[in-house]
Amino acid sequence: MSVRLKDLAKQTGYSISTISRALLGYSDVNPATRKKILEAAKRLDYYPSQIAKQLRSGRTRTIGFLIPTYGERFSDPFFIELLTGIGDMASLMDYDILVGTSGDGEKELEEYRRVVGGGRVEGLIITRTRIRDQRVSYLLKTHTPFILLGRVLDHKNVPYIDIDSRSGIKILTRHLIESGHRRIGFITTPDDLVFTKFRNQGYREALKEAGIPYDPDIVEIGNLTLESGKSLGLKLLSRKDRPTAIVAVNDLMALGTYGAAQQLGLTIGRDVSITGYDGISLSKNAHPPLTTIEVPIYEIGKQLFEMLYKLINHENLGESQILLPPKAVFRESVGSPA
Amino acid sequence: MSVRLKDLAKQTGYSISTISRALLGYSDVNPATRKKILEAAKRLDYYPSQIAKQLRSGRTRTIGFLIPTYGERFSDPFFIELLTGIGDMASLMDYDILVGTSGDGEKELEEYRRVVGGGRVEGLIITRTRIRDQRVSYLLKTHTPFILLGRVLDHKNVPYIDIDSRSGIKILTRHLIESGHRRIGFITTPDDLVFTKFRNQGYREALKEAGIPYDPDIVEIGNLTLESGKSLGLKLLSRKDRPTAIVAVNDLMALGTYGAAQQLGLTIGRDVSITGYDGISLSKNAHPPLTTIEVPIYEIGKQLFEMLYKLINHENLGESQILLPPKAVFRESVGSPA
DNA sequence: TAAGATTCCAAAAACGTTTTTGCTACATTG
DNA sequence: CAATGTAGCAAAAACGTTTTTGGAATCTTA
Repeated sequence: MSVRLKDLAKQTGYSISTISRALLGYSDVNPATRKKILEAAKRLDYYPSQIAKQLRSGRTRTIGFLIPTYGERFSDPFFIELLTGIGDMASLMDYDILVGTSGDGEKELEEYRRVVGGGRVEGLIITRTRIRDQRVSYLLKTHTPFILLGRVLDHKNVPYIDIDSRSGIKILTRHLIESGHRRIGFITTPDDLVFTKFRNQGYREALKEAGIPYDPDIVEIGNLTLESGKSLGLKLLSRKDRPTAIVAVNDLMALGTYGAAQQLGLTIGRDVSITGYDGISLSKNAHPPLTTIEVPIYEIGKQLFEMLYKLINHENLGESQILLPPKAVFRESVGSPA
Repeated sequence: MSVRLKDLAKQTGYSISTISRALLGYSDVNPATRKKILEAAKRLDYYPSQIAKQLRSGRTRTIGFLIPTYGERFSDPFFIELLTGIGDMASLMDYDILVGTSGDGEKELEEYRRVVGGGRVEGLIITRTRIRDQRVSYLLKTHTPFILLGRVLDHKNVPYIDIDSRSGIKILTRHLIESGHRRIGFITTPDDLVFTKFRNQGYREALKEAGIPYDPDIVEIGNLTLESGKSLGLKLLSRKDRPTAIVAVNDLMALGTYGAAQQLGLTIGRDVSITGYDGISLSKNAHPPLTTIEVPIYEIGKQLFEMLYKLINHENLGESQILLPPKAVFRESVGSPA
């Protein structure tokens, strides 16, 4: 068993309360006594029980982060970068992170209830916001602090960081149009995800402004993974009237489309142009480098934690809804059509 | 404030202990009373304080997982897959995961002391084991249950799961040799990492068995990232006596080398052959697909948790040191030299 | 009907802290 | 020298559970 205040009390002959106050540096303990106590603590390798501290103080110094395994986005490097960003900042502020995986539907909510209702966390960071997001409703109802990565549509005044992905996809699509493309495919996901909805809008708006009709035949719906991007890419690029360019809703699917194009013997940037979204490190090092929107996800992770910290500790949040402008990087995956 | 047993007691008129026993399903409470209590609990949205439970029971039902940010392996998809594997199994067994980022040196140990000494976790999963690993020594000293992903060399009898990466790299190198390569470069990392040490051995042994002298000039040392792979790949492939094949110590660096080769106008699989290690989903979908060792990291994550669970709960662990045979997948990134 | 058994519930202790309160011994002051 | 102040420590309460112990009321049995 580990050593507790009680043991230090026995060792030194002082009372538990004096030990505690000595360790915490209160002024009503004799410097000589404190020294003895500190030495004993060091000698016996005393570390205070975080659990007891938490119960007593009512503070857990822990935030929650549930990985939405629902919908398959396992191997997305995006998440680990985000998590390290959050973690590095949390560590700086002496906070811990409780991570879980959350299913979907009622099971998802149950997971949140257990963690939040059970008082294990002081706040949460929520990713992959959905159009009607039960998590947000629940957290609002229970007055639990949270920050979203991505917006929601059915509640105003909830704090978030998001990238204006409507504009982002619009810029990319427009870039394709300006490069001469008229037949531009789109690989996306079901639009219960908020960011998908915005990206879909961006795609359609860019087309509309250029006077190009929206053609549902060259819009495919997948699940954000490399594999999905590849199979949908194959589908699109095998058409006899295949598009000369493809906008993918994220980098992973774009890189999947790379695989499809290469399998079909098409040269990317010449036979077919491709764009992505996220700016994962692979996008830069793909061949050819991928035109995409660069999202500084590690930095965003840090900022998400900072905002949550302020919210939890009732500090002034400043801007609580941060919509970052997209940063497009134009690379060789886009060229003019033949 | 959230509703506690006390509140249920007030509401229903029963005592706290009866409420507790009713909720826990003990037999010495009248079915009618239990029903009333359960209803009240539901109505008032009662969720037990996990903290109090933990303090009382001495069990936290939480394991620790510290991401080693030291040494840059941020955007490695490997880690998020591992974490989801651990998380999914933990969720099944009603365990939570405390995630932190850990620096290096004394700071790293301090992080472990805080979490372990503070009694926040019942056990840990340790990744990226190092030759002389202070974490292992500490955990042994404090009798904290843990499972390693990867072996350590200075302690026998510590439980781990590892892949025999010496054999793995050996198979890949031999495959290159059998394809006709004699000049085979190696991109690796400093060998304080255990797995690097084994992989280095595998490389050298394969060369030796084929009677090829080890040439330090074509062995480069980096840091497991895509960028590092690219710059070292450039270095190797720009030599006038450039190797006809390159063994990279992980997929990310191999894919970085892809970028280098492509930048130099070399065709992979023809002008230069490349192998990786890990089998991340990108390896399959790269162009050309990468010859590598496939590591079922999600499954390993699940198994790691299972082992840790048994260790914590004093169940029979069975085999406590699991060395999985490498599973090589031979793909088009390897061809015969010109 | 008296004695023992059973049913249902409440009181209290314990987990390990922090904080409030108070006490004793000594020093300071007029 | 009596009154007041202060320094240094200890006792006890509290956070919210679970579990142990026990007690009153009812039921069973001879």
